[in-house]
Amino acid sequence: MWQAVELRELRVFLAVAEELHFGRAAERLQINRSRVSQIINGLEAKVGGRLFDRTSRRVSLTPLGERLSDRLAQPYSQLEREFSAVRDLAVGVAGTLRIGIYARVSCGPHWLQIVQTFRARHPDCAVEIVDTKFDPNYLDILRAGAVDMLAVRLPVSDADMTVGPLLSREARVLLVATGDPLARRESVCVDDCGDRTVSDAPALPREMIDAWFPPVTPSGYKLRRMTIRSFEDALLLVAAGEIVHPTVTSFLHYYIHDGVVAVPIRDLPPSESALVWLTANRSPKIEAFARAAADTISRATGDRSFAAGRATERADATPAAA
Amino acid sequence: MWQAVELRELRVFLAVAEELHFGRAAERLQINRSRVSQIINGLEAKVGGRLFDRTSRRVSLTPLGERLSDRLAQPYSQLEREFSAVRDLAVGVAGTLRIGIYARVSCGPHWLQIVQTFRARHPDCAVEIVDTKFDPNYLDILRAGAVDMLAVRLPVSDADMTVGPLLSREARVLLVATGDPLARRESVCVDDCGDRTVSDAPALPREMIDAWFPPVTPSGYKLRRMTIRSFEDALLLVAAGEIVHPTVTSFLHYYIHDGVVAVPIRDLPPSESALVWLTANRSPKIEAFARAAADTISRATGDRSFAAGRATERADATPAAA
DNA sequence: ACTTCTTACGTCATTCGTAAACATC
DNA sequence: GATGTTTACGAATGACGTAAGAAGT
Repeated sequence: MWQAVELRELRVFLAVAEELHFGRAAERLQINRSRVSQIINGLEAKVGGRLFDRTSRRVSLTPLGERLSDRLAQPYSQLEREFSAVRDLAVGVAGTLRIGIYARVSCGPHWLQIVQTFRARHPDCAVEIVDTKFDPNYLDILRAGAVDMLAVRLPVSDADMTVGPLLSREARVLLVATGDPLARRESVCVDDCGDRTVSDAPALPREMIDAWFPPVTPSGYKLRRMTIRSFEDALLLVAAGEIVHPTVTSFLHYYIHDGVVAVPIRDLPPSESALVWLTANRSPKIEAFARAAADTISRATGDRSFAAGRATERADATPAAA
Repeated sequence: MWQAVELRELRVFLAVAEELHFGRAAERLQINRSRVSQIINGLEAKVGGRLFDRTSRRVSLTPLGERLSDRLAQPYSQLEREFSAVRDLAVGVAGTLRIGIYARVSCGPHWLQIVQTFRARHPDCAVEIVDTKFDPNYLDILRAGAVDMLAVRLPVSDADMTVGPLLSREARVLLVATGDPLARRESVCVDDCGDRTVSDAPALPREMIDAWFPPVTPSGYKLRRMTIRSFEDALLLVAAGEIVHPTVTSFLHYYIHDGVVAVPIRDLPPSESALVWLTANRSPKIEAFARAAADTISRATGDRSFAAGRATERADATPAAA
């Protein structure tokens, strides 16, 4: 009989048919360029005709390839969908997954995309997003079981917690009033805040606050601090020139306020946020969401070490061993 | 990410789900029993749960397996259908395939099934069945291009012809009148016809007639022969006691007549019929039909050497080399 | 000259069949 | 003990990546 088709070939074929570019398809499929070429050649041999007209400069579908891609795309995706639905069923990705977000910025720039990816992959599993309050024991909502995962700013060093995929890694900025002399600077350093009042979040664990902004400047100034009650509150005070507010670049994507300018802080390392969960609570649902996050971010940024690195290290490695 | 499913696994899974028997599934898929076991185990690992409840005595689908098979069967078969349709398009299995049949008996017992298999596999290719006439140069309709293939009794030794898959191999019988003393025999031999008139087909090549029934008996009798004009004609003459008619066992499945009895002939080898085509005319259409025949017959008889043997030897081996 | 697809080739993982073990009736 | 599934293991096939080649702009 003929040689049977395999899904591997269809995956590659459909990817190339979409991208019309062997290199991009290879990248998307996380395989080698030459492999794409080989697989397409093999598929063409099985079909018995060319599927792509290609020079080294341009790739296009032949009528045959067009037809194949038209007719195959739907049953193929149905097959994958049904299969992953059954896998979810077997493995327990259903019901509701509750995710706490500590602050909008800690969700990172791809949050929406991550949630959409998860929803598409696991239609039987609802996602519930819960805003959490400032709380020195903010991780307790995980321990109490009020949420399954938490999007939170690092560092998190509690021994009973697993730190999953990174959600963001952002440069630090200082929000200052437009009229502030610092507003005209290219960048500032922590010492520049020595004679100003710095915002202070209420009721957060010391560890996190100190990592966020040092309590004492490099030159030894002990900073004055003012507790804020909300980010809107902070913005008002900044605009009024009463405080400066250290944050990350994307902050101003979510909160808009006149009279406030962001100036890069050059002597603070980038700040990271990540998904965190109670190690003891590890479940297929949690793993699936962590995977969706890692995949989405690595695809969006093209950088694998960024998101997948930490996620696979800690979250994915263990189930394989079990 | 997870490990990707492959069609190989789905094929095996669906086969086992239908048969509910690893051994039969293996047979149907032409693979080893243990391979079925391994593949199912692998698939279960990928799914994350058992798909079959199985003891060494009984195999049944788990609810999970049931759902998987329900949901997957349709898109899977659609995938295969679309793919083979495109393959046909590429390779040229479309239009009309004309097949001549020399006599109903030479089509063999699975003819209908063969044609149905071909039609199912190649819906875009029409099949036209043509009855051919007795003719000493009966292969000329192939040479003239009036038909693409011919179902005909062997031997065929013309150098420009390819003998494809066998359609039948049947024991020889002699049709005699009910009243004939031979009718009461368990079996007869050629010599028993020495004092009778034997039917003779009109205008057939000597080679074929002699292979069909020897012109001279083993003991040296030269047989009297009477030319018949049709099989119905022959049956009438047999019933009337005027001739005896050598044929094959299945003859009486197609032609029914009172007063005629079939008695096995013990000293003639089984007679074979096969598909034949002009070697120079080899085409995807012809190959596809030959394959449909070989597959159908090997499946129906369970005997691979019977049909596939000769077909693959001659018809399938060459395209691979080309 | 540069980008992009293809071919050649070596390495490694998977697949497959044989044979023996194991389980169930 | 017969029937049927699983495990162990060695051989062969096929998958994959690297690096060099070819072809087009």
